[in-house]
Amino acid sequence: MEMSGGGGRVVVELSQIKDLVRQLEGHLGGSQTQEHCRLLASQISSLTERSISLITSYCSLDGGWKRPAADAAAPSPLSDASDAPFKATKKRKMTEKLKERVSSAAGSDVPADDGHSWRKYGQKEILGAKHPRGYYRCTHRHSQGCAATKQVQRADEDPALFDVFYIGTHTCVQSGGAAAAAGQAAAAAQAPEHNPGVHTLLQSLSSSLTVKTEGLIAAPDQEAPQGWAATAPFCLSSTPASGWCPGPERSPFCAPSTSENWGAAPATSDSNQHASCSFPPFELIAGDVQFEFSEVMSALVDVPSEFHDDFDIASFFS
DNA sequence: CATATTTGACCGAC
DNA sequence: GTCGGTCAAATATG
Repeated sequence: MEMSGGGGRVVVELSQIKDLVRQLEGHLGGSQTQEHCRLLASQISSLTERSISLITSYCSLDGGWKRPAADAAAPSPLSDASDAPFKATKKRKMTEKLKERVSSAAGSDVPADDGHSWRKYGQKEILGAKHPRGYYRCTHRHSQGCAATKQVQRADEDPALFDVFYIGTHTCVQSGGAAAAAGQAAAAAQAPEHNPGVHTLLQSLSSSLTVKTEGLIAAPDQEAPQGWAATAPFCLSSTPASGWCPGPERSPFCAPSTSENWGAAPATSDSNQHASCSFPPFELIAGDVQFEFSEVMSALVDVPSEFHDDFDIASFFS
């Protein structure tokens, strides 16, 4: 497999993403049409997707990433998929998880709404964690047999942050919600210069985006599309290039819908702040490694181009 | 009343 | 036995 090649491509593509973000940023106060902004957003989306696919396939190459001590006590069941994806130890059904670190906005106790309707079905104290973990499943589990679940846990280090694990894919068709999100996205596009949501988006993408990987995917068949389709955790409201973000479905990065509860913490009034388009900082987990997107970005930009092909992405995380 | 949340019990994997 | 995930009855909320 193409280890260094993958890393190089990631570098290039992430750099492109950054450029696109800058362009989009520049257009916010400018005279560009919303079409142009959408196009840029679309490009950002597909590039990001591809980069993440590369990263995750890279991560799944076993040993490519360091293993933080954090997992020493409990080796991640998700990280060893390189040898046998669904091996004998059918431990907790080797599901793909995507971890996202969501900041609660403005000191709120609630992570931003991810656009789906969730119903809490449990909460557990987790060994070694300061805060309990909340278990959520899709509201349409019974009506539509949607199997998507998520787990929400307040970060130890920073109570303002939440770690959210998305497990499984939404098979439900959200009635009002998707339309609402589309409307919100459209609204955001219509008045970008007056829409803090768009700025939030951009800031998230270009600076506060936190990417973290850990034991994710390890798609048996090298490429990630399927793995990502199964989790499909984020897309930028634009049409996904490869169709992994199914139709009306929305992602954690899409605008929140109505007033769905969001988590263990009691809902406060801040949900309105994100009514347009909120892209909270997030992190990906795919191989027990975490890294700040902004760090990667700035570092990547500094990497001499002749370095790209040999670029060892793991060096960022050590 | 319907729907959502809480919380202890339960279960399977280690 | 412990632990993490889920179930389901009780409770809360609108």
